[in-house]
Amino acid sequence: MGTQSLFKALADPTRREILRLLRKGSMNAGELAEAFTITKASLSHHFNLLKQAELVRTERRGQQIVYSLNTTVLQDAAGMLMEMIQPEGTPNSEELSDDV
Amino acid sequence: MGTQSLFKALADPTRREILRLLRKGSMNAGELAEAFTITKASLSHHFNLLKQAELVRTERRGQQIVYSLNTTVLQDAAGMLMEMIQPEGTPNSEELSDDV
DNA sequence: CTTGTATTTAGATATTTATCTAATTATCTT
DNA sequence: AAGATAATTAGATAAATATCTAAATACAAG
Repeated sequence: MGTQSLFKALADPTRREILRLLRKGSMNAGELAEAFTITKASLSHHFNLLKQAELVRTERRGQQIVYSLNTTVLQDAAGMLMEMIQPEGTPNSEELSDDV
Repeated sequence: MGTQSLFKALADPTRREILRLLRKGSMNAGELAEAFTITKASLSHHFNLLKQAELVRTERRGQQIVYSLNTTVLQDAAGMLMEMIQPEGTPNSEELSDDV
């Protein structure tokens, strides 16, 4: 929900690792938990922040909750970083001119 | 200095705004300070984190300290986000196979 | 060499955050 | 319905962070 929650979510190494694990496909909370040493409760907290940032989507499948990557939001984040270098919007005359 | 300091640096809205301001060219600490309501001391703290992450470079010019954007590191960050979607490296057999 | 200006550093504080254990909710299975 | 399993929520705590005021450093200019 917004730029701030997005970058906050990306600031934690555990959460970035969760996203990397989801690259190859959906995983449920238990499967994800196997990749970490922290408790499932702590992981659940991370899942919440990732959900708030809409970096992951969830779907209940019986007893399990399946997490999958929302690639669109990751792309948006990458785009925002690139825009911090040079704006995408209407270029001004200096930027357009061919001569030095 | 590392992926962690990079994403941590990007997690704060004030720091992202500093980077945006530097898009169009170098600015000294005082000029940057005019764009914010927080104290110069607090801003200096943000400058430190941006320097640690190598997102900005500094150069003393008389009494002033001039900050400029290190676009390479921002590009790297964007690249890392894109790699979280699909790996750049050698694809494995599953990913390559045409059949389901 | 003293005074003024620009910036950073030091030290303190309030808030946020990551983590844990224990309890709760939701679902499945018998 | 009862028990087992998967996951989340609640509540507590320690560590990290953003901010402030006050002091220190670096340079410039008289």
